[in-house]
Amino acid sequence: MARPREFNTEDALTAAMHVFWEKGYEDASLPDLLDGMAITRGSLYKAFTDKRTLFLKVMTRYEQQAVIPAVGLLTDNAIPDGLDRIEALFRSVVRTVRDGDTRGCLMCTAAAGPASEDLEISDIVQNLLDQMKAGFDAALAASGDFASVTAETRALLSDMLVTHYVGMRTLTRAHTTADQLDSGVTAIIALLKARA
Amino acid sequence: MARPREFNTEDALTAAMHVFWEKGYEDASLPDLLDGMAITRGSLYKAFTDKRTLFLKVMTRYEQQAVIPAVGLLTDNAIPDGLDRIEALFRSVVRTVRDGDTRGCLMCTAAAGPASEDLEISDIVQNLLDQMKAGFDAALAASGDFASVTAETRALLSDMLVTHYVGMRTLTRAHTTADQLDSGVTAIIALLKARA
DNA sequence: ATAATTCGGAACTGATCGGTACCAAAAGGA
DNA sequence: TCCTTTTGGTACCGATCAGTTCCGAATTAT
Repeated sequence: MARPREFNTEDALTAAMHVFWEKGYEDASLPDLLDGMAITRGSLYKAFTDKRTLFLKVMTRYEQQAVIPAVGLLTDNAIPDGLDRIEALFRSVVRTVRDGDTRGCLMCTAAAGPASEDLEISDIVQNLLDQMKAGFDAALAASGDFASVTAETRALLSDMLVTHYVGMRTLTRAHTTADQLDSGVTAIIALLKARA
Repeated sequence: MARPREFNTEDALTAAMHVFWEKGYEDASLPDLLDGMAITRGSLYKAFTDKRTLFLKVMTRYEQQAVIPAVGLLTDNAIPDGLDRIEALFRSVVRTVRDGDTRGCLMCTAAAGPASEDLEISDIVQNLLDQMKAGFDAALAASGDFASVTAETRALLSDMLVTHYVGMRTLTRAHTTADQLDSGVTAIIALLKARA
């Protein structure tokens, strides 16, 4: 039919995700995105409609690349005790920071900024957070220490763990040290283990 | 000598604080600030140098108006047990959300946004977070349940509580319901009490 | 080869940003 | 009363924003 696209749409979307991840929705300018994606203005608008639509697509990409793996870790039977899965997730977040990645979490940054007033965006954020909560819930259910606990209690604890997760990710952007984040993880895991 | 200022500097600073609190540093435009402060461009630059300087002054105002009272609550001997003080602080945050205030925390929003890359701003944020941490630490020390605990353990728990606080404030902006935040509070307080 | 089609690239639009220059009005000191 | 000083207000500045338009170049189908 006609001239084929010179760039790979999926790769460009991934590149856009990293730009949004680092800068946040509003602070990522078109030049930032075009530079990161290595395409031009015309190509971006042809392929992704506009900046907001691009961001919506990027969020589903983030879901696949970050949220689903995290939930996967929380539900991974290779780690028999669910509490160990939770600790593994939190420690991996700390490790990310220690390796120099201070970007935090794309959805948490979007949640804090003006983008949170966009209903469609905030709905997606809520959905991703709900997935995280379900993951924590599943992990708790798979923990010997919490097997006998009621579903309501597990729900309370899941909300607490989501809050802790978001707090870590937000503090990451504030240049809080990995050591401080690690301390918080140590404390919350110890509390959960002591509870049994 | 000459014509006196027609507006009250302190009131204007407080008004600016509320604008920044709601919109965040970058998303609060000059027109937003001028409107909220009820002064004109010329007056603002005469009195506060520029937007960034205004924000720095606003942060010390926020410290006086929000952080110090919060730390005050955590160290208030009128509530004999420190754990009850921590719960009171967290519940008051939930109540704020339930009353319709979804602005969260000025320093947490600044921490998540691009302002976090401004070293002077992020240093102030860190300082305020450290004050919160010290408050939590003091509250734990004043709790019968944790009186016998080592200072190191208390430090770990304080980091955890700061993280939880920041998480709550961030989730607030993401339109998380007051009920969900309350669940997290119930869980973390229960865990702390059960530990004893 | 040629026609059809869609690409990449750049120039451009209107709006908004933070910040500055300038001015008339107002108030105090002499 | 007159002069000095600082105010509040407005017009303006260059830069940047997201988004549009247009055109030559490239590629496929015929």
